[in-house]
Amino acid sequence: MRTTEDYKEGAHRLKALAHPTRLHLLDLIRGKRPCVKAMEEALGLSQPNISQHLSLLRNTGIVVAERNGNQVCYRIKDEAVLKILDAMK
Amino acid sequence: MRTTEDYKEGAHRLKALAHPTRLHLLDLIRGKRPCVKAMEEALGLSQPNISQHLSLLRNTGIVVAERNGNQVCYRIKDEAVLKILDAMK
DNA sequence: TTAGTATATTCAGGCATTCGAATATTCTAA
DNA sequence: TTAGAATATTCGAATGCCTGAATATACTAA
Repeated sequence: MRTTEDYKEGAHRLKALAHPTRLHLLDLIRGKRPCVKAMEEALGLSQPNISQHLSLLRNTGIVVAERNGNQVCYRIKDEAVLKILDAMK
Repeated sequence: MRTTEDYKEGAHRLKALAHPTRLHLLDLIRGKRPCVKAMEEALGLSQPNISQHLSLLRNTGIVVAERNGNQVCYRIKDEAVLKILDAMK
């Protein structure tokens, strides 16, 4: 039996995943460990928009950023979300 | 490689799960096949609020309702969401 | 039919998300 | 130190989500 707090936290994590752009970003990130520019080109969206979504994923603890000189690369931090991503078909 | 439409659809499904009340309801529904009254008492929320969340789960194709005389019982329709629920620890 | 129980829907206000536009920051190279 | 590339942040408008309140519907029992 789960507690109310569990459900709140689970919902919070799911909400962070529940956007087409973020799902796409996570697919890219889990494969390579791309920098923002690469993701921007892959998705064809504006740089600020990509950065906003990455910021949300960072703040939820799902990914982490690593600066390499001029650019910033992302990788999965919370490996548990991979299970969720795999679970959805 | 997934298509944009895949991501949109996946996000839509995740969004339907991404609420503490709905996660709790789904836990109840997957166990027994409770009627609304039972869920209302289990969660301690108002009947209209419960019905609203159930309505959303119905419209997303995640659960189905079955009327038994006076009352309406729910069960899981989209078995795939069980994998997602299990995946989140 | 009427009363009562169980469930669903609608509506309105408040709060959260999303995106584009503008701007800020951080680094490299010259 | 200045210019330029890469990334991040902030702001405002539009849209969407959530809830309570009120009401509607469906069924049962008398």
